[in-house]
Amino acid sequence: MRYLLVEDNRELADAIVNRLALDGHAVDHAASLADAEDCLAAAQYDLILLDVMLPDGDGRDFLTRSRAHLETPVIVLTARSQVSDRVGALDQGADDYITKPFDFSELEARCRAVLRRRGGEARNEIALGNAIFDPLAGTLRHGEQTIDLRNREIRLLEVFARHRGQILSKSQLMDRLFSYDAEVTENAIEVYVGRLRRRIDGMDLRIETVRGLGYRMETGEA
Amino acid sequence: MRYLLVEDNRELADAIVNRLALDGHAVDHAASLADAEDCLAAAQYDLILLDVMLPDGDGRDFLTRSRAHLETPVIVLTARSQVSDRVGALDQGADDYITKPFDFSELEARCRAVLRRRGGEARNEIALGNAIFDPLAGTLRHGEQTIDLRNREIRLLEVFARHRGQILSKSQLMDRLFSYDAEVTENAIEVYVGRLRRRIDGMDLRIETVRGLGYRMETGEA
DNA sequence: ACAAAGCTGACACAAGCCTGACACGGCCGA
DNA sequence: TCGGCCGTGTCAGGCTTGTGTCAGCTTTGT
Repeated sequence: MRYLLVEDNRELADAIVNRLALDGHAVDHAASLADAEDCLAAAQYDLILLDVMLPDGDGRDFLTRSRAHLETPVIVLTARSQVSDRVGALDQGADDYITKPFDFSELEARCRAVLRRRGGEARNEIALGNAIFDPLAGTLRHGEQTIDLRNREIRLLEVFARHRGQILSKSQLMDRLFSYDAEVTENAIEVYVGRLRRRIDGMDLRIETVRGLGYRMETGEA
Repeated sequence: MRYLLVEDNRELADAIVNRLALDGHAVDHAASLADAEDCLAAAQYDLILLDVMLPDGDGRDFLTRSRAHLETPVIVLTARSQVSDRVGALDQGADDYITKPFDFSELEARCRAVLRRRGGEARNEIALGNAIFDPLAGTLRHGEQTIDLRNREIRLLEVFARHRGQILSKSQLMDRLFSYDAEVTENAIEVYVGRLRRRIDGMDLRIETVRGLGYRMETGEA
Protein backbone atom coordinates (compact mmCIF):
# COMPACT_ATOMS: atom_id res chain seq x y z
CA MET A 1 0.00 0.00 0.00
CA ARG A 2 1.15 3.50 -0.70
CA TYR A 3 0.47 6.14 1.90
CA LEU A 4 0.85 9.88 1.90
CA LEU A 5 1.63 11.44 5.24
CA VAL A 6 1.03 15.19 5.51
CA GLU A 7 2.60 16.33 8.75
CA ASP A 8 4.94 19.21 9.55
CA ASN A 9 6.33 17.92 12.80
CA ARG A 10 9.49 16.33 11.56
CA GLU A 11 10.07 13.99 14.43
CA LEU A 12 6.57 12.59 14.51
CA ALA A 13 6.56 12.25 10.76
CA ASP A 14 9.74 10.21 10.77
CA ALA A 15 8.40 7.97 13.47
CA ILE A 16 5.21 7.31 11.54
CA VAL A 17 7.03 6.73 8.29
CA ASN A 18 9.37 4.24 9.91
CA ARG A 19 6.60 2.48 11.61
CA LEU A 20 4.41 2.08 8.58
CA ALA A 21 7.40 1.10 6.50
CA LEU A 22 7.85 -1.88 8.78
CA ASP A 23 4.51 -3.12 7.57
CA GLY A 24 5.78 -3.01 4.08
CA HIS A 25 3.98 0.15 3.08
CA ALA A 26 5.52 2.86 0.98
CA VAL A 27 5.05 6.16 2.74
CA ASP A 28 5.69 9.51 1.17
CA HIS A 29 6.03 12.45 3.45
CA ALA A 30 4.80 15.94 2.73
CA ALA A 31 5.56 18.69 5.23
CA SER A 32 3.08 21.17 3.86
CA LEU A 33 -0.06 21.38 1.80
CA ALA A 34 1.94 22.53 -1.19
CA ASP A 35 4.12 19.43 -0.88
CA ALA A 36 1.05 17.33 -0.55
CA GLU A 37 -0.44 18.70 -3.76
CA ASP A 38 2.76 17.86 -5.59
CA CYS A 39 2.76 14.34 -4.28
CA LEU A 40 -0.88 13.84 -5.19
CA ALA A 41 -0.21 15.07 -8.68
CA ALA A 42 2.70 12.72 -9.08
CA ALA A 43 1.44 9.49 -7.62
CA GLN A 44 -1.58 7.41 -6.76
CA TYR A 45 -2.10 6.80 -3.06
CA ASP A 46 -4.17 4.26 -1.21
CA LEU A 47 -4.51 6.28 1.97
CA ILE A 48 -3.75 9.78 3.17
CA LEU A 49 -2.84 10.71 6.72
CA LEU A 50 -3.52 14.38 7.16
CA ASP A 51 -2.51 16.65 9.99
CA VAL A 52 -4.81 19.65 10.49
CA MET A 53 -2.23 22.19 11.59
CA LEU A 54 0.13 22.88 8.75
CA PRO A 55 2.46 25.77 8.02
CA ASP A 56 0.67 26.84 4.87
CA GLY A 57 -2.91 26.31 5.84
CA ASP A 58 -5.51 24.20 7.52
CA GLY A 59 -5.68 20.53 6.62
CA ARG A 60 -9.43 20.65 6.71
CA ASP A 61 -9.65 23.26 4.01
CA PHE A 62 -7.40 21.10 1.95
CA LEU A 63 -9.70 18.21 2.60
CA THR A 64 -12.75 20.13 1.49
CA ARG A 65 -11.02 21.33 -1.65
CA SER A 66 -9.61 17.96 -2.64
CA ARG A 67 -12.59 15.87 -1.82
CA ALA A 68 -14.38 16.67 -5.01
CA HIS A 69 -11.75 15.07 -7.21
CA LEU A 70 -10.11 12.71 -4.78
CA GLU A 71 -11.30 9.28 -3.90
CA THR A 72 -8.47 8.27 -1.66
CA PRO A 73 -9.53 7.70 1.93
CA VAL A 74 -8.23 10.18 4.47
CA ILE A 75 -7.48 9.82 8.15
CA VAL A 76 -7.15 13.12 9.97
CA LEU A 77 -4.60 13.55 12.72
CA THR A 78 -5.70 16.07 15.32
CA ALA A 79 -4.33 17.22 18.65
CA ARG A 80 -6.53 16.44 21.56
CA SER A 81 -6.69 19.99 22.76
CA GLN A 82 -8.04 21.27 19.49
CA VAL A 83 -11.59 20.31 20.06
CA SER A 84 -12.95 22.23 17.14
CA ASP A 85 -10.54 20.45 14.82
CA ARG A 86 -12.26 17.19 15.35
CA VAL A 87 -15.66 18.70 14.94
CA GLY A 88 -16.68 18.33 11.39
CA ALA A 89 -13.64 16.45 10.23
CA LEU A 90 -15.85 13.61 9.21
CA ASP A 91 -18.40 15.91 7.66
CA GLN A 92 -15.68 17.36 5.53
CA GLY A 93 -14.95 14.01 4.08
CA ALA A 94 -12.49 12.35 6.39
CA ASP A 95 -12.93 8.63 6.75
CA ASP A 96 -11.71 8.60 10.30
CA TYR A 97 -9.67 10.68 12.68
CA ILE A 98 -7.22 9.94 15.41
CA THR A 99 -6.11 12.26 18.17
CA LYS A 100 -2.52 12.89 19.12
CA PRO A 101 -0.79 11.55 20.95
CA PHE A 102 -1.75 8.15 19.63
CA ASP A 103 -0.40 4.68 19.79
CA PHE A 104 1.16 3.56 16.57
CA SER A 105 -0.64 0.30 16.83
CA GLU A 106 -3.90 2.16 16.97
CA LEU A 107 -2.97 4.17 13.93
CA GLU A 108 -2.19 0.97 12.07
CA ALA A 109 -5.45 -0.54 13.16
CA ARG A 110 -7.38 2.45 11.91
CA CYS A 111 -5.55 2.45 8.62
CA ARG A 112 -6.46 -1.16 8.15
CA ALA A 113 -10.05 -0.52 9.16
CA VAL A 114 -10.44 2.34 6.73
CA LEU A 115 -8.87 0.41 3.89
CA ARG A 116 -11.05 -2.55 4.67
CA ARG A 117 -14.14 -0.41 4.77
CA ARG A 118 -13.28 1.02 1.38
CA GLY A 119 -12.38 -2.23 -0.17
CA GLY A 120 -15.51 -3.97 0.95
CA GLU A 121 -15.58 -6.57 3.60
CA ALA A 122 -12.71 -8.76 4.55
CA ARG A 123 -12.42 -11.05 7.49
CA ASN A 124 -9.35 -10.44 9.42
CA GLU A 125 -8.38 -13.86 10.57
CA ILE A 126 -5.02 -15.27 9.78
CA ALA A 127 -4.42 -18.97 9.31
CA LEU A 128 -1.29 -20.00 11.09
CA GLY A 129 -0.55 -23.65 10.53
CA ASN A 130 -3.51 -25.50 11.96
CA ALA A 131 -4.44 -22.59 14.16
CA ILE A 132 -6.34 -19.41 13.47
CA PHE A 133 -5.15 -16.11 14.77
CA ASP A 134 -7.59 -13.25 15.09
CA PRO A 135 -5.64 -10.11 15.83
CA LEU A 136 -8.77 -8.06 16.36
CA ALA A 137 -10.07 -10.43 18.95
CA GLY A 138 -6.65 -11.17 20.31
CA THR A 139 -7.31 -14.86 20.24
CA LEU A 140 -5.69 -17.95 18.87
CA ARG A 141 -7.96 -20.88 18.04
CA HIS A 142 -6.62 -24.34 17.75
CA GLY A 143 -9.12 -27.15 17.42
CA GLU A 144 -11.53 -26.91 20.30
CA GLN A 145 -9.63 -24.46 22.38
CA THR A 146 -9.36 -20.75 22.07
CA ILE A 147 -6.60 -18.99 23.91
CA ASP A 148 -6.74 -15.36 24.85
CA LEU A 149 -3.44 -13.69 24.27
CA ARG A 150 -2.19 -10.68 26.08
CA ASN A 151 -1.33 -7.31 24.70
CA ARG A 152 2.33 -7.89 23.94
CA GLU A 153 1.75 -11.41 22.73
CA ILE A 154 -0.88 -10.26 20.30
CA ARG A 155 1.34 -7.57 18.89
CA LEU A 156 4.29 -9.89 18.62
CA LEU A 157 2.35 -12.66 16.98
CA GLU A 158 0.85 -10.19 14.59
CA VAL A 159 4.24 -9.04 13.45
CA PHE A 160 5.37 -12.61 12.94
CA ALA A 161 2.17 -13.51 11.16
CA ARG A 162 2.49 -10.67 8.71
CA HIS A 163 6.09 -11.51 7.99
CA ARG A 164 6.01 -15.24 7.93
CA GLY A 165 9.22 -16.98 7.04
CA GLN A 166 11.11 -13.75 7.34
CA ILE A 167 13.87 -13.14 9.80
CA LEU A 168 13.02 -10.34 12.20
CA SER A 169 15.76 -8.87 14.31
CA LYS A 170 15.25 -8.11 17.94
CA SER A 171 15.56 -4.42 17.32
CA GLN A 172 12.93 -4.60 14.59
CA LEU A 173 10.63 -6.38 16.96
CA MET A 174 11.32 -3.85 19.66
CA ASP A 175 10.32 -1.07 17.32
CA ARG A 176 7.02 -2.79 16.78
CA LEU A 177 6.31 -3.55 20.39
CA PHE A 178 7.55 -0.51 22.21
CA SER A 179 7.24 3.19 21.74
CA TYR A 180 10.26 5.20 20.87
CA ASP A 181 11.02 6.64 24.20
CA ALA A 182 10.65 3.35 25.98
CA GLU A 183 13.96 2.11 27.25
CA VAL A 184 13.75 -1.59 27.07
CA THR A 185 16.35 -4.31 26.88
CA GLU A 186 16.50 -6.72 24.00
CA ASN A 187 16.08 -9.38 26.58
CA ALA A 188 12.45 -8.39 26.80
CA ILE A 189 12.00 -9.73 23.30
CA GLU A 190 13.61 -13.00 24.27
CA VAL A 191 11.20 -13.22 27.14
CA TYR A 192 8.16 -12.56 24.98
CA VAL A 193 9.25 -14.95 22.31
CA GLY A 194 9.61 -17.53 25.04
CA ARG A 195 6.13 -16.80 26.36
CA LEU A 196 4.64 -16.87 22.93
CA ARG A 197 6.35 -20.15 22.17
CA ARG A 198 4.69 -21.68 25.16
CA ARG A 199 1.36 -20.44 23.89
CA ILE A 200 1.68 -21.93 20.47
CA ASP A 201 3.05 -25.20 21.74
CA GLY A 202 1.28 -28.08 20.06
CA MET A 203 0.21 -26.18 16.97
CA ASP A 204 2.20 -26.79 13.83
CA LEU A 205 3.70 -23.40 14.10
CA ARG A 206 7.01 -22.43 15.52
CA ILE A 207 9.31 -19.54 16.07
CA GLU A 208 12.84 -20.40 15.14
CA THR A 209 15.88 -18.71 16.53
CA VAL A 210 18.37 -17.51 13.99
CA ARG A 211 21.37 -17.00 16.13
CA GLY A 212 22.84 -13.55 15.84
CA LEU A 213 20.10 -12.33 13.51
CA GLY A 214 16.76 -12.71 15.16
CA TYR A 215 13.68 -14.89 14.89
CA ARG A 216 11.62 -16.37 12.13
CA MET A 217 8.17 -17.87 12.26
CA GLU A 218 7.39 -20.96 10.24
CA THR A 219 4.22 -22.90 9.77
CA GLY A 220 3.93 -26.60 9.06
CA GLU A 221 5.64 -29.41 10.90
CA ALA A 222 9.37 -29.46 11.28
CA MET B 1 -35.73 -1.54 -4.00
CA ARG B 2 -35.69 2.18 -4.47
CA TYR B 3 -33.87 4.30 -1.94
CA LEU B 4 -33.65 8.01 -1.37
CA LEU B 5 -30.44 9.25 0.15
CA VAL B 6 -30.51 12.72 1.66
CA GLU B 7 -26.96 13.72 2.40
CA ASP B 8 -25.04 16.88 1.59
CA ASN B 9 -21.56 15.48 1.87
CA ARG B 10 -20.83 14.68 -1.72
CA GLU B 11 -18.11 12.16 -1.16
CA LEU B 12 -19.99 10.13 1.39
CA ALA B 13 -23.12 10.25 -0.69
CA ASP B 14 -21.35 8.90 -3.74
CA ALA B 15 -19.84 6.10 -1.75
CA ILE B 16 -23.21 5.08 -0.36
CA VAL B 17 -24.92 5.28 -3.72
CA ASN B 18 -22.27 3.13 -5.31
CA ARG B 19 -22.36 0.62 -2.59
CA LEU B 20 -26.11 0.21 -2.55
CA ALA B 21 -26.19 0.10 -6.30
CA LEU B 22 -24.03 -2.98 -6.12
CA ASP B 23 -26.87 -4.68 -4.33
CA GLY B 24 -29.12 -3.86 -7.20
CA HIS B 25 -30.97 -1.02 -5.57
CA ALA B 26 -31.90 2.18 -7.30
CA VAL B 27 -30.68 5.09 -5.23
CA ASP B 28 -31.61 8.69 -5.78
CA HIS B 29 -29.49 11.30 -4.14
CA ALA B 30 -30.76 14.56 -2.70
CA ALA B 31 -28.23 17.02 -1.33
CA SER B 32 -30.73 19.15 0.55
CA LEU B 33 -34.18 19.00 2.06
CA ALA B 34 -35.57 20.90 -0.89
CA ASP B 35 -34.12 18.30 -3.22
CA ALA B 36 -35.55 15.60 -1.06
CA GLU B 37 -39.04 17.08 -1.24
CA ASP B 38 -38.82 17.13 -5.01
CA CYS B 39 -37.74 13.53 -5.14
CA LEU B 40 -40.49 12.44 -2.79
CA ALA B 41 -43.06 14.23 -4.87
CA ALA B 42 -41.81 12.58 -8.01
CA ALA B 43 -41.32 8.99 -6.98
CA GLN B 44 -42.25 6.27 -4.56
CA TYR B 45 -39.42 5.08 -2.32
CA ASP B 46 -39.01 1.99 -0.23
CA LEU B 47 -36.53 3.48 2.17
CA ILE B 48 -35.08 6.88 3.02
CA LEU B 49 -31.61 7.48 4.39
CA LEU B 50 -31.61 10.86 6.05
CA ASP B 51 -28.69 12.89 7.28
CA VAL B 52 -29.53 15.25 10.14
CA MET B 53 -27.22 18.09 9.24
CA LEU B 54 -28.28 19.60 5.98
CA PRO B 55 -27.61 22.96 4.39
CA ASP B 56 -31.23 24.03 4.44
CA GLY B 57 -32.33 22.69 7.77
CA ASP B 58 -32.35 19.88 10.25
CA GLY B 59 -33.20 16.43 8.99
CA ARG B 60 -35.20 15.76 12.10
CA ASP B 61 -37.54 18.62 11.49
CA PHE B 62 -38.06 17.31 8.04
CA LEU B 63 -38.82 13.96 9.53
CA THR B 64 -41.43 15.37 11.85
CA ARG B 65 -43.06 17.28 9.05
CA SER B 66 -43.13 14.42 6.62
CA ARG B 67 -44.10 11.68 8.99
CA ALA B 68 -47.74 12.59 8.87
CA HIS B 69 -48.13 11.80 5.20
CA LEU B 70 -45.21 9.50 4.64
CA GLU B 71 -45.13 5.81 5.28
CA THR B 72 -41.71 5.09 3.93
CA PRO B 73 -39.27 3.85 6.57
CA VAL B 74 -36.44 6.21 7.44
CA ILE B 75 -32.96 5.53 8.68
CA VAL B 76 -31.28 8.56 10.16
CA LEU B 77 -27.58 9.13 9.66
CA THR B 78 -26.17 11.03 12.60
CA ALA B 79 -22.69 12.34 13.10
CA ARG B 80 -21.41 10.69 16.20
CA SER B 81 -23.67 9.34 18.78
CA GLN B 82 -25.19 12.36 20.29
CA VAL B 83 -27.66 10.88 22.66
CA SER B 84 -30.20 13.50 21.95
CA ASP B 85 -29.86 12.86 18.23
CA ARG B 86 -30.69 9.26 18.68
CA VAL B 87 -33.55 9.70 21.04
CA GLY B 88 -34.99 12.56 19.09
CA ALA B 89 -34.71 10.73 15.83
CA LEU B 90 -36.58 7.70 17.05
CA ASP B 91 -39.27 9.79 18.69
CA GLN B 92 -39.76 11.73 15.54
CA GLY B 93 -40.45 8.65 13.55
CA ALA B 94 -37.17 7.24 12.38
CA ASP B 95 -37.09 3.49 12.10
CA ASP B 96 -33.45 3.22 12.92
CA TYR B 97 -30.34 5.29 13.03
CA ILE B 98 -26.71 4.77 12.32
CA THR B 99 -23.77 6.87 13.42
CA LYS B 100 -20.98 7.99 11.18
CA PRO B 101 -18.50 6.71 10.42
CA PHE B 102 -20.12 3.40 9.72
CA ASP B 103 -19.25 0.29 7.85
CA PHE B 104 -21.18 -0.02 4.64
CA SER B 105 -21.92 -3.58 5.53
CA GLU B 106 -23.57 -2.36 8.67
CA LEU B 107 -25.62 0.15 6.75
CA GLU B 108 -26.78 -2.57 4.41
CA ALA B 109 -27.65 -4.78 7.30
CA ARG B 110 -29.75 -2.07 8.86
CA CYS B 111 -31.50 -1.31 5.62
CA ARG B 112 -32.42 -4.94 5.31
CA ALA B 113 -33.54 -5.07 8.91
CA VAL B 114 -35.75 -2.02 8.57
CA LEU B 115 -37.32 -3.28 5.38
CA ARG B 116 -37.93 -6.62 6.95
CA ARG B 117 -39.47 -5.05 9.98
CA ARG B 118 -41.79 -2.98 7.86
CA GLY B 119 -42.74 -6.06 5.98
CA GLY B 120 -44.26 -7.34 9.19
CA GLU B 121 -41.49 -9.52 10.39
CA ALA B 122 -39.56 -9.64 13.61
CA ARG B 123 -38.21 -6.64 15.43
CA ASN B 124 -34.59 -5.77 15.33
CA GLU B 125 -33.52 -7.76 18.33
CA ILE B 126 -30.14 -9.17 19.03
CA ALA B 127 -29.58 -12.48 20.75
CA LEU B 128 -26.84 -12.16 23.31
CA GLY B 129 -26.09 -15.44 24.96
CA ASN B 130 -29.33 -16.46 26.62
CA ALA B 131 -30.59 -12.93 26.69
CA ILE B 132 -32.25 -10.77 24.08
CA PHE B 133 -31.21 -7.21 23.56
CA ASP B 134 -33.48 -4.70 21.89
CA PRO B 135 -31.39 -1.64 21.15
CA LEU B 136 -34.33 0.41 20.00
CA ALA B 137 -36.37 -0.23 23.10
CA GLY B 138 -33.30 -0.25 25.25
CA THR B 139 -34.25 -3.43 27.00
CA LEU B 140 -32.51 -6.64 27.86
CA ARG B 141 -34.66 -9.70 28.40
CA HIS B 142 -33.37 -12.68 30.26
CA GLY B 143 -35.82 -15.40 31.11
CA GLU B 144 -38.65 -13.83 33.04
CA GLN B 145 -37.15 -10.48 33.67
CA THR B 146 -36.74 -7.53 31.41
CA ILE B 147 -34.37 -4.80 32.42
CA ASP B 148 -34.46 -1.29 31.10
CA LEU B 149 -31.02 -0.02 30.31
CA ARG B 150 -29.97 3.56 30.45
CA ASN B 151 -28.89 5.49 27.43
CA ARG B 152 -25.18 5.04 27.77
CA GLU B 153 -25.59 1.41 28.64
CA ILE B 154 -27.69 0.82 25.57
CA ARG B 155 -25.19 2.43 23.30
CA LEU B 156 -22.30 0.64 24.88
CA LEU B 157 -23.98 -2.72 24.73
CA GLU B 158 -24.94 -2.05 21.16
CA VAL B 159 -21.37 -1.43 20.15
CA PHE B 160 -20.26 -4.56 21.90
CA ALA B 161 -23.08 -6.55 20.36
CA ARG B 162 -22.19 -5.48 16.87
CA HIS B 163 -18.54 -6.29 17.38
CA ARG B 164 -18.78 -9.41 19.38
CA GLY B 165 -15.54 -11.11 20.22
CA GLN B 166 -13.55 -8.15 19.09
CA ILE B 167 -11.33 -6.07 21.30
CA LEU B 168 -12.56 -2.52 21.45
CA SER B 169 -10.23 0.09 22.82
CA LYS B 170 -11.46 2.70 25.20
CA SER B 171 -10.92 5.38 22.63
CA GLN B 172 -12.94 3.44 20.09
CA LEU B 173 -15.75 3.11 22.60
CA MET B 174 -15.52 6.78 23.42
CA ASP B 175 -15.89 7.59 19.77
CA ARG B 176 -19.08 5.62 19.73
CA LEU B 177 -20.53 6.94 22.93
CA PHE B 178 -19.64 10.58 22.98
CA SER B 179 -19.84 13.42 20.55
CA TYR B 180 -16.76 15.05 19.14
CA ASP B 181 -16.61 17.99 21.40
CA ALA B 182 -17.39 16.16 24.58
CA GLU B 183 -14.33 16.13 26.75
CA VAL B 184 -14.65 12.97 28.63
CA THR B 185 -12.11 10.86 30.43
CA GLU B 186 -11.45 7.28 29.46
CA ASN B 187 -12.38 6.49 32.99
CA ALA B 188 -15.98 7.08 32.00
CA ILE B 189 -15.75 3.99 29.84
CA GLU B 190 -14.41 2.00 32.74
CA VAL B 191 -17.32 3.16 34.81
CA TYR B 192 -19.89 2.24 32.19
CA VAL B 193 -18.36 -1.11 31.55
CA GLY B 194 -18.55 -1.71 35.26
CA ARG B 195 -22.20 -0.70 35.37
CA LEU B 196 -23.04 -2.74 32.35
CA ARG B 197 -21.30 -5.75 33.82
CA ARG B 198 -23.52 -5.54 36.82
CA ARG B 199 -26.54 -5.47 34.53
CA ILE B 200 -25.61 -8.55 32.57
CA ASP B 201 -24.56 -10.49 35.61
CA GLY B 202 -26.07 -13.93 35.51
CA MET B 203 -26.58 -14.09 31.76
CA ASP B 204 -24.07 -16.14 29.86
CA LEU B 205 -22.54 -13.04 28.52
CA ARG B 206 -19.52 -11.22 29.75
CA ILE B 207 -17.26 -8.33 29.04
CA GLU B 208 -13.66 -9.27 29.40
CA THR B 209 -10.90 -6.84 30.11
CA VAL B 210 -7.92 -7.07 27.83
CA ARG B 211 -5.40 -5.18 29.85
CA GLY B 212 -3.74 -2.43 27.92
CA LEU B 213 -5.97 -2.86 24.89
CA GLY B 214 -9.59 -2.55 25.83
CA TYR B 215 -12.62 -4.75 26.30
CA ARG B 216 -14.14 -7.68 24.52
CA MET B 217 -17.62 -9.11 24.81
CA GLU B 218 -18.10 -12.83 24.72
CA THR B 219 -21.18 -14.95 24.81
CA GLY B 220 -21.40 -18.46 26.16
CA GLU B 221 -20.09 -19.71 29.45
CA ALA B 222 -16.45 -19.39 30.44
C1' DA C 1 36.63 -25.52 24.97
C1' DC C 2 35.38 -21.00 25.24
C1' DA C 3 32.72 -16.98 24.58
C1' DA C 4 28.78 -15.08 22.92
C1' DA C 5 24.03 -15.53 22.42
C1' DG C 6 19.83 -17.18 23.91
C1' DC C 7 16.54 -19.17 27.43
C1' DT C 8 13.77 -19.00 31.55
C1' DG C 9 11.99 -19.03 36.55
C1' DA C 10 11.31 -15.71 39.84
C1' DC C 11 10.35 -11.21 41.22
C1' DA C 12 9.12 -6.25 42.01
C1' DC C 13 6.69 -2.58 40.37
C1' DA C 14 3.93 0.63 38.23
C1' DA C 15 0.49 1.04 34.72
C1' DG C 16 -3.94 -0.03 34.23
C1' DC C 17 -8.27 -1.14 35.99
C1' DC C 18 -12.16 -1.18 39.35
C1' DT C 19 -15.42 0.92 42.36
C1' DG C 20 -17.84 3.52 45.99
C1' DA C 21 -18.93 8.08 46.70
C1' DC C 22 -20.03 12.48 45.07
C1' DA C 23 -21.28 16.61 42.53
C1' DC C 24 -23.54 18.48 38.72
C1' DG C 25 -27.42 19.46 35.76
C1' DG C 26 -31.56 18.44 33.25
C1' DC C 27 -36.23 17.05 33.70
C1' DC C 28 -40.59 16.42 35.69
C1' DG C 29 -44.18 16.99 38.87
C1' DA C 30 -46.11 19.84 42.33
C1' DT D 1 -40.61 28.31 40.46
C1' DC D 2 -38.94 25.11 43.45
C1' DG D 3 -37.36 20.61 44.89
C1' DG D 4 -36.38 15.99 44.25
C1' DC D 5 -34.91 12.45 41.21
C1' DC D 6 -32.33 10.26 37.90
C1' DG D 7 -28.59 9.76 34.66
C1' DT D 8 -23.96 11.08 34.10
C1' DG D 9 -19.09 11.78 34.50
C1' DT D 10 -15.20 12.62 37.83
C1' DC D 11 -12.27 11.43 41.38
C1' DA D 12 -9.38 9.04 44.67
C1' DG D 13 -7.92 5.12 46.71
C1' DG D 14 -7.23 0.32 46.47
C1' DC D 15 -6.26 -3.64 43.91
C1' DT D 16 -4.80 -6.59 40.06
C1' DT D 17 -1.69 -8.22 36.80
C1' DG D 18 0.95 -7.66 32.82
C1' DT D 19 5.48 -6.42 32.15
C1' DG D 20 10.47 -6.01 31.96
C1' DT D 21 14.64 -7.08 34.52
C1' DC D 22 17.80 -10.01 36.50
C1' DA D 23 20.64 -13.91 37.41
C1' DG D 24 21.97 -18.08 36.42
C1' DC D 25 21.74 -21.69 33.26
C1' DT D 26 21.87 -23.88 28.51
C1' DT D 27 22.89 -23.86 23.75
C1' DT D 28 25.53 -22.82 19.67
C1' DG D 29 29.16 -21.64 16.65
C1' DT D 30 33.98 -21.53 15.83
